[in-house]
Amino acid sequence: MGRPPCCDKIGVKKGPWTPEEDIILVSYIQQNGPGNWRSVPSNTGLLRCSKSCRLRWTNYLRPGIKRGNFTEQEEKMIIHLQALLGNRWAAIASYLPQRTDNDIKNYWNTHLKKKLEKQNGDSDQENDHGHHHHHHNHRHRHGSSKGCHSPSSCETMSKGQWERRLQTDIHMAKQALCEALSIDNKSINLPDLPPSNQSTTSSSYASSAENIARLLPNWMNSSKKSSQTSSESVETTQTRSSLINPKFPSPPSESYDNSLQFGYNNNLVHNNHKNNYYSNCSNSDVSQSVSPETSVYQDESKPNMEEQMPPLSYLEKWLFDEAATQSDLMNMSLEGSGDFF
DNA sequence: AAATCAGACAACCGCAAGCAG
DNA sequence: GCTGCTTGCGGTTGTCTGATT
Repeated sequence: MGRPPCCDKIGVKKGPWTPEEDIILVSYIQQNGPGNWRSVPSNTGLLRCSKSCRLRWTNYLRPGIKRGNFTEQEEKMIIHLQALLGNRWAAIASYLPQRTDNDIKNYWNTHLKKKLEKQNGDSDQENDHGHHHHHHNHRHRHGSSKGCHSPSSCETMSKGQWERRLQTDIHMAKQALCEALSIDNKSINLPDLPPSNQSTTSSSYASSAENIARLLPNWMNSSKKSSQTSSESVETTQTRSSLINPKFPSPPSESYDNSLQFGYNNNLVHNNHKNNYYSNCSNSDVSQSVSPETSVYQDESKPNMEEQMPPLSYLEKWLFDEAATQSDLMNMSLEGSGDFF
C-alpha cells in the first residue's frame, strides 16, 4: 500500500542512544507513561522516531529488566521454549518476565544456537523429522502464518486448527517447563546472580543502563550507590554533563509515577508497581494470557519479581494451577497432533 | 603499537495485526 | 467494510569491543 515510514528520515537521529536522550525519554515517560509513542518525539524534542523511542524503552529503559548473563535455568527454558514455540521470541520472553524478546533473541543467535548445533551435530539426521519442526518457522505470529511450521500448513490451517495448535503449544511449553524444573529441581529458585553479572563487561553506554540511575539521583531515592562502580565506565565513550532537557529539569516529585524505579540494576528495583501505572496495563499477548500474575506487568513493564518471588515460582504456580487441565490439553494435543506435526 | 578479526548486542527495518474513525 | 494510524514482532544490520596476529 506504500505506507509511509513511521517517521521521515530527515532529521531523525539513528544509532546508539546517548545518556541525554535516555534521560529525556525516561523523564517523559515518568510523567506521561508509556504509550502514544507517536507523540513522544515531538513532545520531548528527541530527534528519534517513535519506533526507536518505544524500542529503547521496551528493551532497555523499562523497569524490571534484568541484564547480564543468562542463568543456566534461563538458558534451559529458552532452549525448551524455542524448541516448542519456534522463534516466537515475544512468546518466549513472556515466560522470562525479566528478559526482553530482543535479549533472548540475541542470546539465542549468538550463544544457544551454536551451542545446540554443536551438540546436535551428529544427530541431525535422526532429528530431521518431528522434533525440530520449529526450524521451519518463518513468521509465526498472526494471520495465515500464525504458528505455521511449514508453508503448506500455513495455507491450509483453519482458525480452529490454529487455536488448537496454540493451545497445544502452550501445553507443550508447560511440559517443557516442568521438565526444565525437574531437571534441576534444586535450583528451582534462580541462583543468585552476583551483582557483577548485572553490569556487562562492555563499557559502552548502551550496556550500562544503570548509568541512567546515576544520572537521575532524584529518581533513585531508595537506591544505594550500588550503581556507581559499574557506571564509571560510561565516561569512556559518551560525553555528557549537564544534559537534562530544559523541558524536564528534574522529575517532579508528584509525577506520573513517583514510585517508578528503574531497574538498571536489580537491586535498584522496587516493587511498587501494583500501585502505579503498570497495574493497569492490559495484556494482549496470547501466551501471556495464561499467566494472570505475570500478565499484569508484561505489557510495558517486566518488573523485577525476584525480590518478592523468584520468577520460577510464578511458573511453578502456573504449572500447578493448570495441572488439572493438563490431561485434557494433552488429549487434545494428541488428537490434533496428526494435523500439526 | 597497529591492524585485523570475530563475537556480542543494540538498533533498525519491514511486515502485519489491532483499532478507531 | 474500508482506510489510515499505531503498535508489536521477528529478521537483519551496524557498531563496538576484546582477542589475536
